Amino acid sequence: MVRVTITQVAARAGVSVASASRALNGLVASPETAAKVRDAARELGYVADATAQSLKRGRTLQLGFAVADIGNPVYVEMMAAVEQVVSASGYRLLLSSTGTSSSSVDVVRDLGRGYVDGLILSPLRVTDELLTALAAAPIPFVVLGRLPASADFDTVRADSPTAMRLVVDHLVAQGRRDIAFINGPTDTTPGVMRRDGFIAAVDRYDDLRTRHVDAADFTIAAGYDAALPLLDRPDRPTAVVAANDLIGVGVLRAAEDLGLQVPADLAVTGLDNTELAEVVRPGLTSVDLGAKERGRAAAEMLLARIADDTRPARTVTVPPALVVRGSTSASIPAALQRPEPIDEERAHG
Amino acid sequence: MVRVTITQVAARAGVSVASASRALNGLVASPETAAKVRDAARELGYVADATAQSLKRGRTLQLGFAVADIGNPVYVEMMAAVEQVVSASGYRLLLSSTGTSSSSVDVVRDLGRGYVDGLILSPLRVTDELLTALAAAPIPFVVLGRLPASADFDTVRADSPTAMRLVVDHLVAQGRRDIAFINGPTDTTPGVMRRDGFIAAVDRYDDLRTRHVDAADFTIAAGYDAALPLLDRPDRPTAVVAANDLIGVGVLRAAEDLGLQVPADLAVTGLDNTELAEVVRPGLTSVDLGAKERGRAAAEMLLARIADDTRPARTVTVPPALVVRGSTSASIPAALQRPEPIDEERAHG
DNA sequence: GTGAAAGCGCTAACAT
DNA sequence: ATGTTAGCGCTTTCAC
Repeated sequence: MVRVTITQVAARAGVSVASASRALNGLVASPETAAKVRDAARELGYVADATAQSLKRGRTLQLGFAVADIGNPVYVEMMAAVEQVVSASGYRLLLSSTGTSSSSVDVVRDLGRGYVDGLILSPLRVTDELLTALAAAPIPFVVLGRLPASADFDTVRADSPTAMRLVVDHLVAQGRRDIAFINGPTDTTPGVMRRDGFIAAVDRYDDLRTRHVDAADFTIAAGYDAALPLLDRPDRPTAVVAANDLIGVGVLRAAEDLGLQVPADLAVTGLDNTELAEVVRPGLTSVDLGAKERGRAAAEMLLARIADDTRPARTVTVPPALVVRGSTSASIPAALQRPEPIDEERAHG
Repeated sequence: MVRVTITQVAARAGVSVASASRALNGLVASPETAAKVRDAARELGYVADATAQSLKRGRTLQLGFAVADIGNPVYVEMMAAVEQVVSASGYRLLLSSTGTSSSSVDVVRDLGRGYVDGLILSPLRVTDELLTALAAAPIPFVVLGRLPASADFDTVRADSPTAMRLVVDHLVAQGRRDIAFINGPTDTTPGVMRRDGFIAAVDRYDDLRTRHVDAADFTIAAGYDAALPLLDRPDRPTAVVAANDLIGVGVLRAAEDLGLQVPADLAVTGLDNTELAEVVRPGLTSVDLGAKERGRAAAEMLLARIADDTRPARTVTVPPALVVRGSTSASIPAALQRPEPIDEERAHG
């Protein structure tokens, strides 16, 4: 198929390209001209070239979403929410996976190339290098995740301290006094936030025994490996707080392999409230950190920033919600542990 | 930050924009000029504008990935594989979610706007309208999924018939003779392919009893709802073949709620071999349809097509692999297959 | 090897 | 309301 330009449309309609452009964009044009141009465009199968429009208009109608780990269910949920808002606003979504922290900086640097009008960035680690790059970013952006107080950027974040308080209070209410925290890598922002949150949460009690283990990664396998030695000893804890659901499932598996009954012998909690928490048995008590809400909020914030780049930087914090399942509470009836009735978001795509 | 153009770089280097362009792109240039230009670019923080380059070069270095349901773990896996290949080849990945079949057509039509150099499309339903739009597509594309034989397009697909044979043979080998198939919606391509595959697979035996149920959707909830009435009766089947893992997990939940032991009372299989199959208890026997391989193959095929648009259309079929877990085989160690019973007595003791 | 100039396809002044 | 013209920022002939 041959590419048809506005020049050809104009020629066929017998008007100038300017008139053709105006007619096609619904600007001033006599009804007569408008009709001729519309017909010519239709007959020729004309569609405006996006690149040329972008160059001329100075905006691409593209937004970027840079995320450390596509594949992590939490990011997938965010991405889906972002995509929805973005496409509903007439923008296209550009995805980039930034495995390492340095490539995250690369993404920000690349912003100068002008292929997106804005960026949502969810960095695993916030380095000074990244902050510097962001401060110099030539286009609007929103950061998903915690930033140092000194960084005055648009941000959407979860509330780890509250999440950890919810979890710890719940476990204490269930009579647990010996609580281990299995964290992911502490050189990541979530790792630090969740650790600090846990410490602050347990510090409000003075009759708790606590211990800390770092899993090698925020994965099931790493959670399993970290839990096994912790649980395979006489003085094992009576509860484990996992830094995310994947680690939590690893803990459940380790308990299973050691013949421990959950929750009788051991209570386990996760974080993120992914579908995984709903699906495993016993169901994994978890805290919903509002991935979907964060994605939506970030996308809307970015659009608002694009519309008005003078507004002061904002930070939105999405409140967490505890979801109790069988891994901490034997009183949850089996019937409540089955899948949520429906997920309409997905059904309607 | 102000946008710096090649004109400014050229001015600073004391050369023409043409020379600057050549130097920056590693074309002919005296070492002297090259150095001056490079220095000027660095000092000014110059990065070439992607839109202008695209317009001039006639290619955007962007590829599209259009998928019906971001959020479905299978597509996420594909997407991650696609992203890897695409970004490694210097392209950016543009994501579009095409909930309905009609928006899938819209995506193809939009190809004429020229904001991508190629498209990977994974349509849930292949309509004539879509095929027509594809036939008229102005740029290269690859379809992920089965197409009618009449459509001579580049395609990557799974092998549902073989997958179903693997599953059925396995169940028969386990002594199951009464096998129910719980499908997703049959107005989708996967729905049709999996149904036909199942029928062909069981037709090779003449001592099987089979039945068919359609779940409302390829989801856990729909699988649960479809399984419940099927299993809650004296003449329930001894095995259920689910059309994907999500439905399979729904079946496991239904069996659990009805007090059926899996696999003793009922064998269950899924399809796709997502992480879910690994994580539930008992583990869900499933067939790996090679989502990652399909994503990678599709991306590579698209790049090859872009490089040479005269090559004949190809179809790559990724072979499936059976992964046996506790939901069909009692010989899988007990610790790995038994659901955790909710033991209320223990809660007191 | 280098510079002047054309032009990718489009929009937006600016005249008329 | 319409046409002419000047670019958006870049690459690439084409002369020299």
